[in-house]
Amino acid sequence: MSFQYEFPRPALAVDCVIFGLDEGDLKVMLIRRDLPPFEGRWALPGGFVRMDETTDEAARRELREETGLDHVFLEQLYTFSDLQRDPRERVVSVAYYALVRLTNFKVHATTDAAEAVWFKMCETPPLCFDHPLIVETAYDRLKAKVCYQPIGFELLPKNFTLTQLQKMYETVLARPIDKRNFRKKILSMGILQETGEMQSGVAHRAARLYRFNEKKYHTMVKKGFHFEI
Amino acid sequence: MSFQYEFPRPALAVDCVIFGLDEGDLKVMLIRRDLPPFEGRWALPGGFVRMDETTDEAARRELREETGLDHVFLEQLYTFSDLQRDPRERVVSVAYYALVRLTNFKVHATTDAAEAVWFKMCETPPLCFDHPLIVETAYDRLKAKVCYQPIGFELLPKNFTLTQLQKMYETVLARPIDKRNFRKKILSMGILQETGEMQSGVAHRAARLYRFNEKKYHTMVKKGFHFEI
DNA sequence: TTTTGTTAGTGTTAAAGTAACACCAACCTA
DNA sequence: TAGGTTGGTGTTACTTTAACACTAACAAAA
Repeated sequence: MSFQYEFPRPALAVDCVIFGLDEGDLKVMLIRRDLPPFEGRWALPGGFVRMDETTDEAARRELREETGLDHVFLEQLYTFSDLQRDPRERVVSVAYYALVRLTNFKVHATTDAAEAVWFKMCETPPLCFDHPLIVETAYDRLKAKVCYQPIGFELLPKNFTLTQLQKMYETVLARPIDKRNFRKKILSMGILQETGEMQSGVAHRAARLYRFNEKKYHTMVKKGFHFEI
Repeated sequence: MSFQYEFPRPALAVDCVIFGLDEGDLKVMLIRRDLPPFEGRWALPGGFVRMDETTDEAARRELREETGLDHVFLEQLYTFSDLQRDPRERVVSVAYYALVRLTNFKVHATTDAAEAVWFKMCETPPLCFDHPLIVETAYDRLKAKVCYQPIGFELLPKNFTLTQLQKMYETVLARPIDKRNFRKKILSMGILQETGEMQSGVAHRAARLYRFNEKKYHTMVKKGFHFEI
C-alpha cells in the first residue's frame, strides 16, 4: 500500500525530552536505537505522527510505547525543521518535554523492546539527529518555566517535604536557595496544602508533608496571582 | 507529477500572526482568501511548507508573498495539529508571530493578489480554520514576552520617544503605566541610546529620540541582566 | 540511657525596589 | 502673547528581597 500526493511532503514526527529528578540529580531518559539510521546510538524517544492522532497524542503514544510512561506532564516545546536533521529524508519534528515522578516510576523502567535509560543531564552520551539541540532547548525551557509556573511539582511525589521542594528548585535551576526565605515565600503563596502526615523512615526529625493545591492555584491565578520563585 | 510514500502524511503548513502598532491600537494583518475552502473569508497569511525550506523560511516567504513584508521580527509560536482544523484534509500548521514597524510600512500594504488588511485586535472579523485560536495564542505570547524580552521595539520606529515607548507597552499590555516610574526604570536599564535628535513636526515641545541598543543589551544579558517591565 | 548525627523549623534587619503622586518647561499655533 | 499640548523631572511611604544562625526533634549507635 502506498499514498500519493500532488506535492511532496515532509514526514512528520514527534520527539520527547523526558525529565526526572533523582536525589539531587536532574535526569533525562534516552533510548538506544534498535533500527537504522544510527542503530545502537542514543536518541530521544519519538516516532512518526499517525493520521488519526494530534501531535500531542502521538507524543503520549510514543512515550507509552518506548518507555512505559503514561499520564505524565507533557507540553509542546518547539518544532524543528532543518532540512538535514534526518539523514534518510526530510523529517519535521514537533518536540515535547515531559516531567516525571521518577520516585514512583523507577521500577517500571526499561519496559519495552528498546533500551530506555535515565542519564544525568550533565552526563548525557552523544546523541544522534539534532537531539542535542532539542535537549538543550528543553532544558532552557524547563529552567525558565519552573520559575513562573508551578510545574516543578510534577517532578516530586504527590506528597513532599519543603526540603524536597527546595532541593528540586536548586537542582533544576542549578543554584542554591536560602532555606528560610524559600519557606517564607512558598508558604505565603498559599498554594501548598498540609497533608497532616509526616515523613517516615528517616533517621532524623520527620518533616511535614505538603501537597500542591492545584484548585487553589487556579482560582488564585484568576484573581491575578502571579507565581514566581 | 505525484509523490508516493509508504505511510500517509499530513500536509505541513505555516500561518503567521502579524502584529502592528498604530496610534494606540494593536493591529493584526489578515488576508481575504481568494481560493476555497472559505473563499472570500478572512484568514491568517500562510501556506504550505516546501521541501527545500525550513518552516522559518516558509513563514518568511509567505509573509513576503502575501503581504509584501520582509525583514521583520518573526518567531515560532506553536504547532497546531487538530485533526479537523482544515476541512480538506489533515493539515498540521506551524504558527509564527511577527512584529512590524507599521509606521514605516503602511504605504506598501495590500501589495499582492489577495487583499491584505490591518484590523484592530479588538475588531477582528470572524476567521476561518482554527485561526481564532492561533491569534489568541499569539496575543497571549506577545503580552507575556514583551514583559521579559525587549521585543516591543520591533513595533516602533527605529528612533522613538519615551512616550511612544510607554504607549506601546500600555497598548500591548492593555493597562496604564506611570510615566515617571516608567522613565526611571527604562532609562536605568541602560539599553536605550540617545540619538541626539529631537522629535519634529509636532505642535508642542519636541521630545528626545532614543534608539534600542541591541549590542549593549546582549552584553548585559551575558552578565546576568534581566529585562523586565 | 546517653550521646551523636542529621535534618526540621523558625525571625530579624538592612537594603533595594516599587508605587503613588503634581508641577513647571518648552514649543507650536492661533 | 495667550492658550493648548506634551516633555521632563523627585520624593516618600510601602513592599519585597537577601543575608544570616540557632534550637528542636528524632533515630541510631554506643
